[in-house]
Amino acid sequence: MASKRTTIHDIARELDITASTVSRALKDHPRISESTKKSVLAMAEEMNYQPNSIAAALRRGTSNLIGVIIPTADRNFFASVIRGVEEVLNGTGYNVIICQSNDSVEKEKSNIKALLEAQVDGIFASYAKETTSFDHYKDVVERGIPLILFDRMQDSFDVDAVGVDDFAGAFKATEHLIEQGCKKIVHFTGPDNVSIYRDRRRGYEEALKRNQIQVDEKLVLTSDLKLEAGRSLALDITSWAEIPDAIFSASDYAAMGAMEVLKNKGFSIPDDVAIIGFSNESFTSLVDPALSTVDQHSKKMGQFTANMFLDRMKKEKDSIYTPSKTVLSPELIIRKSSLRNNS
Amino acid sequence: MASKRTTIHDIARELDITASTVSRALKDHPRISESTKKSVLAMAEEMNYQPNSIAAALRRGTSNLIGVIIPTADRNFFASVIRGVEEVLNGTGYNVIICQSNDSVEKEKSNIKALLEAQVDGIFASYAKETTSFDHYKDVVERGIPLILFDRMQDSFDVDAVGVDDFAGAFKATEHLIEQGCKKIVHFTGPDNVSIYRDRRRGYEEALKRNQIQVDEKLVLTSDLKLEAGRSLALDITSWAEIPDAIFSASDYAAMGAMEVLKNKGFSIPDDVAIIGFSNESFTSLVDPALSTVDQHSKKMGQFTANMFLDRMKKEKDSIYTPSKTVLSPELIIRKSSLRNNS
DNA sequence: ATATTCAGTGCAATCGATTACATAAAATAA
DNA sequence: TTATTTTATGTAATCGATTGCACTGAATAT
Repeated sequence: MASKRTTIHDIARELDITASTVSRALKDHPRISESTKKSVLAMAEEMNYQPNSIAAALRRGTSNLIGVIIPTADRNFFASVIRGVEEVLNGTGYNVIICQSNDSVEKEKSNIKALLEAQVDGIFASYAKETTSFDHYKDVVERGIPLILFDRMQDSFDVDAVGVDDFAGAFKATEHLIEQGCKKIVHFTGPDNVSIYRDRRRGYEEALKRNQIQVDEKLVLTSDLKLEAGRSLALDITSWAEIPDAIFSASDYAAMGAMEVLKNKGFSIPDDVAIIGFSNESFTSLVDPALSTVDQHSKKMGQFTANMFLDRMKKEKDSIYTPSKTVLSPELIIRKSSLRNNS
Repeated sequence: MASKRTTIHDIARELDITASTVSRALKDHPRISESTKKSVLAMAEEMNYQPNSIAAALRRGTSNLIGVIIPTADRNFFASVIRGVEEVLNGTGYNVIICQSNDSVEKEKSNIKALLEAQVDGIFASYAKETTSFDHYKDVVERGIPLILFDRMQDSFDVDAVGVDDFAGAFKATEHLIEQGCKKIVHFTGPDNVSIYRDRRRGYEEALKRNQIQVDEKLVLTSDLKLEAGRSLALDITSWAEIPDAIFSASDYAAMGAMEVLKNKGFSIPDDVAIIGFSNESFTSLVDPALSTVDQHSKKMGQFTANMFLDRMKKEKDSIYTPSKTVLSPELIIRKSSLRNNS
């Protein structure tokens, strides 16, 4: 069955030339005569030749593989980043290996190990929520493998990164709620070690301050921001003496869970409680009322990441490399869940 | 910067032994003395040794890479299949390369080419909607690379496959609608060359027949089943003389689009029109009314696929390989969009 | 005491493609 | 015509890990 794969040596033998000539002919080397190229190409076709990129990778020391580490693939945001990455890399000869960390540091470490063993030419990563130490990432950099962090940024070591301006996004969202007449705005936030949540919180607080609204620690609720967390936080809220008039959630999922519970409890969205999420997950436009949210240009983020890598590959040789950070400006998407009639 | 990577030769030189001994020590070969293993391991650690799996792959002829081809990563179903695959493969030493075909045959072909060049040990694929000829897949099989198709099945060539019983799922869904008192049930179907859509349609028709309901060709509407298609089909429907009392859509997205339009047009869901989708996308439980659907055990499908591959790897040597097909039984998930009060 | 087994390593080929460095033949220059 | 350049190809080393075979010295058997 599994007929031995054809190699350049097989082609060479058949044409009575050497493997090096075949190799060059296949790569369209200028020093190879047209006639030889013709016959090599023809024979390759005839023998159903498939290059062994592993052999080439070993020799050249470059695998043409890019490792991408994401917390989970079943989030629209990450899937979309990957689309962006693939669009750019498509046709450049690079292939993408995707690893999921499930937001676990251990899994993240083993992903990195696997990618390094696979000799990837670069790693794009959005680190796990659990991650607090970046030693395993520093390791990548020290090995000379280009590393680009996306989405979640950090300051503890200097590295290429692409993210959105979470501060600005949160600021816009909060200010929008204030414009709608909301005064008591709850904020759902995530683990403190994740920069995006810190930044969103800062944006939220800054918007309040700028509008002369007292920042109240008790209105900032921390959770894992999943659907279920949103539900239980909302349930808590319904037992408060004074119900807040808005929720700005750092995640669409938590916003969704909260909306579900509040609706069931008889609150009107947005008139009793206006809600706005973050990420523009695909379901946000489908639910009723449609959920306002902040779009992070996920696809564009993927494209930027990939382009940053390609740029670096070009420069690598001559210039000294300096890490750079790119920050995309997020877009506020206003839908029914935060649009009040009265305002 | 990029300090040369440590190889087994470096370790060998350091310990004044040969690379072969190092290699064996690292692989815990029984013929290597405990003391040598100890020192090799220690030195590997000290020198920050990272195995080069590309070199090993070339020598052994096996890359420990699995290629997975999916139409798109930003569909819950496929993301979930991948989770299942990874869960099983996790710890077996296999890594997963994910390629997206965007439902295009050309992209699918180039994906396969890239995976073959990367010397993957196996390919799991859900073929593109566009795909009608399977020559590029046959090619994979002829090269002796294990190929397992998942989700979308076909009969034109015999190959390992894991899918759900689309017929049964559709049958259950349709029968449920009939039980709810629906008589005029529209079916949204997809391209005829995709087996899952054919099977779902057969299930739909069979359920009607068994319940003495005339099958009406005009009630079967073909589209690409995207959100937008659902919207425009629903718009069409609202202009019909007699509005149907139910829609069974082969896709949650189209069902969602239709629900949106019908709600806006003032129809009550489910009392005027009951709706049921297919796939249990994550948004289905979030919308209002929650969308009934058919769950395809996506994660389990991924697990089955991966296990089928592992099994085959074990057997490969001795026995002759016979393709097998596994069919999972889908689960009907009844939510508000199809639950009538009157029944 | 000699023969046999075995534990522990080393030697060298190998996987397939690439590439620096020859080399031979043809073309051009002097 | 001889020298020089150019064209087209061959030679052989290389990437790093693996592995069949060979080898040495020690342990065990006869």
